[in-house]
Amino acid sequence: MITLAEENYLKAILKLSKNSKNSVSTNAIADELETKASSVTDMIKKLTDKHLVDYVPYRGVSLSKFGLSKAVEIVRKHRLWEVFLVTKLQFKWDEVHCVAEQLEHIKSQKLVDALDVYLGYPKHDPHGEPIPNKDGKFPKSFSKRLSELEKGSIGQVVGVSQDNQSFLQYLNSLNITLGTSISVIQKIDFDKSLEITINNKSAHISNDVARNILIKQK
Amino acid sequence: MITLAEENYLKAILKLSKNSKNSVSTNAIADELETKASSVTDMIKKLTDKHLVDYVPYRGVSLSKFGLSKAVEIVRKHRLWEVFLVTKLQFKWDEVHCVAEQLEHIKSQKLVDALDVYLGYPKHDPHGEPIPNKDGKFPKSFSKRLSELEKGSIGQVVGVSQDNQSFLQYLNSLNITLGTSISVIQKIDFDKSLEITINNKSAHISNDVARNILIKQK
DNA sequence: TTTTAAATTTAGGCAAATCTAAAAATTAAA
DNA sequence: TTTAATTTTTAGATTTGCCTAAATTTAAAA
Repeated sequence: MITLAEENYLKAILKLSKNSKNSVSTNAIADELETKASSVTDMIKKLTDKHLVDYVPYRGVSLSKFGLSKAVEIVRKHRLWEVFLVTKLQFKWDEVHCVAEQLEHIKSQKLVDALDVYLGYPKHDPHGEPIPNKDGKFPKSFSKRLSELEKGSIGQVVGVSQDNQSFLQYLNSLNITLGTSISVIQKIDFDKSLEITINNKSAHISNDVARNILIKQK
Repeated sequence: MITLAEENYLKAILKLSKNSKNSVSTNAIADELETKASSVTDMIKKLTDKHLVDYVPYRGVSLSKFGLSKAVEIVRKHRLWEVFLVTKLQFKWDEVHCVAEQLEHIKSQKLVDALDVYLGYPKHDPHGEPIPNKDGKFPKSFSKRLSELEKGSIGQVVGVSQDNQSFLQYLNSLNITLGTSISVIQKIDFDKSLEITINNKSAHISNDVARNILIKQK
């Protein structure tokens, strides 16, 4: 049995290894989970004993095949529940994260499968993030990050790669949501920030924001 | 914050105090939760510190007003989730209990309220048990226990007062479900068991079973 | 290459929730 | 009413997941 704390570690390691590809550092996990490095070391040993991660002391940790499949399952549950909350219970996209954070730990294969059927096998969550299928496969995506677009190009928002509330509320305030058309007016070399227009209104956003907006180019 | 373990204690105390009215004994709670009496004593002290129960050492424990409202909230969540599982995800009535046991601990007032709206403010769960409303009020019920019916009387099953799987599966095997018509043919004085007919087929059930079947008399 | 800084691990502790075994209180029986 | 049986509580340990502080290892700088 994988405990709740262990599941959260698996999820954190998965998230961090997407960014940095290779093995993940103790400190990075500690930051992600807002805990201390020593606690991370403790937990990594437990995960190693359960064959969920591969670990070389001082060299970092990575998910084992088994650990990866478990982590992906959790992501699947998280995102399916987010779809449920938005499409059935009328939650807003910036309200779902913390409830889904709890729901993702419910243990019942039958429940996940039934939910998937009930929601019509959604491919993306309310933030546009891909939902892995029963076998752990992610749907292919053809999106780019807004930060990668050339000056002058136009695209449609198909997702975000952050689901924290303050980020989503900031997007709301800019009138950016799924489907919004954005054109890149200017790219500022100095700080990689962007001048953009959203429904003919212009705005200036940081690279940090642009990097987390996923775009399908026209 | 009330922990998961504490919530389970509150629920157990509520359940036991419905049967026995007065305060609940340490041993009874230990039995209900399949734990040891000493663990119960420990936890009761914590619940007392949090003003969730009233406790007199050696004399038993009862829910405080605050504890009762928390316990009822948990029951509300449990039963709403059961309705969701059966009406939306096509679970059978004997499959929902253990998943609802997990879902009842999800903390989000907005979620419970939205679920209630989404399900159409149901008054009873799939076992016929009453669902308290937002204010903790239970809907009135006019049902009797099957064991209380006179010889010769006829009634319809409107609920059960046990939701453990083996009981429900036994009822399934007798073709008893919500709405089933049952007539009492004979009451055996010796062991309080009953001869009944279900759809013209006769069966013999123990008092223990009959006591847990709720009937609306015709 | 030696020294310094940063990252990581170890050691020792703490709180929650559980356990066993022993002591104390209550209830039932003789 | 005294004794015996039962119930309940206390004492002392254990496990999980976390902490701080100190030691160790690795990486960076002089």
